[in-house]
Amino acid sequence: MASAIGYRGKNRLLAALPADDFDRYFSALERITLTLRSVIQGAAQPVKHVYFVEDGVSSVLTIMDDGSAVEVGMIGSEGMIGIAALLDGGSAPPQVIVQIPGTVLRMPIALCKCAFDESAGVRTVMLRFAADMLGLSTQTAACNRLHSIEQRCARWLLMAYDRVGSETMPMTHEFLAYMLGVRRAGVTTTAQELQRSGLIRYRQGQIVITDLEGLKALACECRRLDHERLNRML
Amino acid sequence: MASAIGYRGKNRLLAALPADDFDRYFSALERITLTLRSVIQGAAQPVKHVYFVEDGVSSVLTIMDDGSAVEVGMIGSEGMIGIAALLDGGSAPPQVIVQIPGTVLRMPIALCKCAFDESAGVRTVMLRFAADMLGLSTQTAACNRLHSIEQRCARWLLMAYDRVGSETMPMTHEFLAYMLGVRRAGVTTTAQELQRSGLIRYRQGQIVITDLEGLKALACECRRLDHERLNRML
DNA sequence: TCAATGTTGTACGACACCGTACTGGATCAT
DNA sequence: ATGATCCAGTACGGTGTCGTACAACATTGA
Repeated sequence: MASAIGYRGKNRLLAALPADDFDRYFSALERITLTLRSVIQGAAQPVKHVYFVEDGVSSVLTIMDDGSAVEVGMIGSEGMIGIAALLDGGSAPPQVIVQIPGTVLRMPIALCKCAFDESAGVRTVMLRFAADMLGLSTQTAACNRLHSIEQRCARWLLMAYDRVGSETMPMTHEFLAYMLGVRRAGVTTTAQELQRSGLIRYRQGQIVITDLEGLKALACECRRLDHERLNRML
Repeated sequence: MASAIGYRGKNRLLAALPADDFDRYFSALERITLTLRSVIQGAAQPVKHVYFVEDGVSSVLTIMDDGSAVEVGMIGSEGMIGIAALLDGGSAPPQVIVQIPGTVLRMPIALCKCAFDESAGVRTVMLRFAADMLGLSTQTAACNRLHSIEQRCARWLLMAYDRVGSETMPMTHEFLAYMLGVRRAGVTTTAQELQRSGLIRYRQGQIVITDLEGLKALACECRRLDHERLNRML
């Protein structure tokens, strides 16, 4: 038999797949560059693809009738976009939006579903990620109820950092407020405090983490649990 | 071949299984009666069983280091307890606690995992439920951030009602507060308003819904979405 | 270079909810 | 029956966040 080639890129799910499964099912992957704040999934459009993130970070949002929104999940190279559709084609897809630009590998969802159905190895990897997302969203549900803007803001920055590995990220107060489900003015006030404390620096549309440890100390325990989950995906 | 018998009880997951899959894999089910407020899963103990709910309601909680807690999922006869362990044995089990007493069918998790791995029919049913729980927890994450105690309180009562089919339920203000992640005094105030409005009645440790439609009108949209998800599980 | 647009700074009254604490009534166990 | 325990009623100062609004600054495009 031909020796398996497998996947050598950055996505942890694809990397965790048995090489021969990868060769057999994932040859149709197409590399796409995602631009800042573009919407991958959402609203009315049916979901046609799943996306394996190589670089950058995307957020999963729950949006209410009045347009208010809250982030309920964050996905970097440890995961994929479209896991819900993989589990159950009938559920409405949540909105997914690009936070930090990067590249993803895209494939038709039907093909991925087929690999998922046929290969136990594929299932193991993707179900682990599904459990991960479930854990993240339950943690976020509690965090949103129990922790302050400051704590959650610090958590958000660290979660993004943990996924992208860079202290600098493109992010406005406005958009961060949208993610956290709070007022933009609330984020501005909080960001000022963080900056005064020397934990971050920011200017128009960009935030830089300058004191990682200090930020960790300020963030709620939810960030630590997220970090442990992330490590478990390696 | 012998004709399949299948399952004729109230649990919707078991009922949705192909009859021959049920006969083959689910013969070891053991009926258990759960008592009010007992803890099914949680904390340190490893999870040994999965539970298919026939009657009653259980809640999934996220608990913080300081002991504060928030409900992140609710499970009635439409579902099962232990789905996370089924998806990924490595994740820490969340706490699950009995809200409304009832009976469940229990089986060793390893056996269920085996059925899940071997039968596509079993997977379809259980993954649909997993997607359901993911949807519920993401909705709850947003709800916890965006909606008032009154709205969430009404939502909670209706979610329990939708699962158990009874207007009367054993519940103290203290415990409801624990579920919603708010003060007990806050629930008392809210419950008083609901009672004055004629939507509920309550006395020591018991709440009765007296105006279903009125309560629906008061609850946030999250309850409607939960109701639609529930219907989809039939 | 100038206007348009996007981003951040700031202010202020309103209010939902918190933390805490104490009371009285209901229920339970012996 | 009677303590002990659980549950609900109530109060009050404190505060985190809201809603809104406007101004100042940075960036972009023509």
